[in-house]
Amino acid sequence: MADPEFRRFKKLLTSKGYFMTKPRMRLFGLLQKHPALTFKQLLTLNHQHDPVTLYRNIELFESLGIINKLRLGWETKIELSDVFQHHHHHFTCVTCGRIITLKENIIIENQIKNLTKQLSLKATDHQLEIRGICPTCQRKGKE
Amino acid sequence: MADPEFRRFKKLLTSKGYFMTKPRMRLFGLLQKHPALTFKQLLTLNHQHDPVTLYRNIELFESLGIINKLRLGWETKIELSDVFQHHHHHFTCVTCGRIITLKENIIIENQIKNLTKQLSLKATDHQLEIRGICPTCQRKGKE
DNA sequence: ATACTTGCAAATACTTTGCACTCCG
DNA sequence: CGGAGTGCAAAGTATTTGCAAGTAT
Repeated sequence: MADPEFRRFKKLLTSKGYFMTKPRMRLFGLLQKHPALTFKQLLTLNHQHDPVTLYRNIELFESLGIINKLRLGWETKIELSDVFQHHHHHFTCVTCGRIITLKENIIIENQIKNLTKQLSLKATDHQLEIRGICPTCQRKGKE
Repeated sequence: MADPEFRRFKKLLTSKGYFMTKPRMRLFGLLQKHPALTFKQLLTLNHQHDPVTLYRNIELFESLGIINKLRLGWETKIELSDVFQHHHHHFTCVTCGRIITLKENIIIENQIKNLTKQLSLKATDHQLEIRGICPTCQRKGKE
């Protein structure tokens, strides 16, 4: 695998003395393919491995800064951290559940900076979720 | 109770044929008092009632648009919907867990509108959470 | 009166822990 | 080889369901 992301992933693991194993490679691969997954979705896609292993590796990945946990709607979802992708926000379709990644918006980012500065808040990170109906479901609704 | 919010709450319930009961009044009262509560916190404050009743009423309130579920910190919290308070966002202090309500920011709101319009997304609602360190904890950190 | 609600008991589902065996480096 | 990781079993929590008794309209 010449994939540079994979090398970065490997480095994060091994530099702290953790092993590169099949369940970990598989988990990372799934997160590269999908924008954000619930634990259940991961478990289904990952059915050859034990749920316990998945729990433990999610915890490990989080502590190493490989993944972020998001709350979208009532669910917790997991995605690769900003180390592996640009800062971005999410749109959740309330009809089909699909998640659309929204690329960083400078105006919003700046406004957040102003806002926190005014209030003397030291911001470390933020998350924006927009919910609504995606183009596909809008079309279906009209039929 | 001359409280206009309470009357609105009552109307939302009774117009759909639901009854006004003690557990429901109590749940509403708690949400009026606190900015945002986890299920666990609600359960503690609500100890005279059964967890089952709480689950059922949270579900009902959500379906009637009385409450919103939020992701704050790593937890899911519940607060009264925009029917009962102005649209706003949240700042969570990662040190002390305090939640600061941020009043609506027109620039951000407009930018979200532009953004969804461009992508043909029909937005129904959104949530912004900023995380960081509150002024109080910043001061303590320096001592 | 009667339809909605509650609260108990119990079933399910979700998550964590302990431990022997396996695997990576 | 030796420590790290996995997968099984089982414990510990959290959430949902069924139903008889209670309550609001």
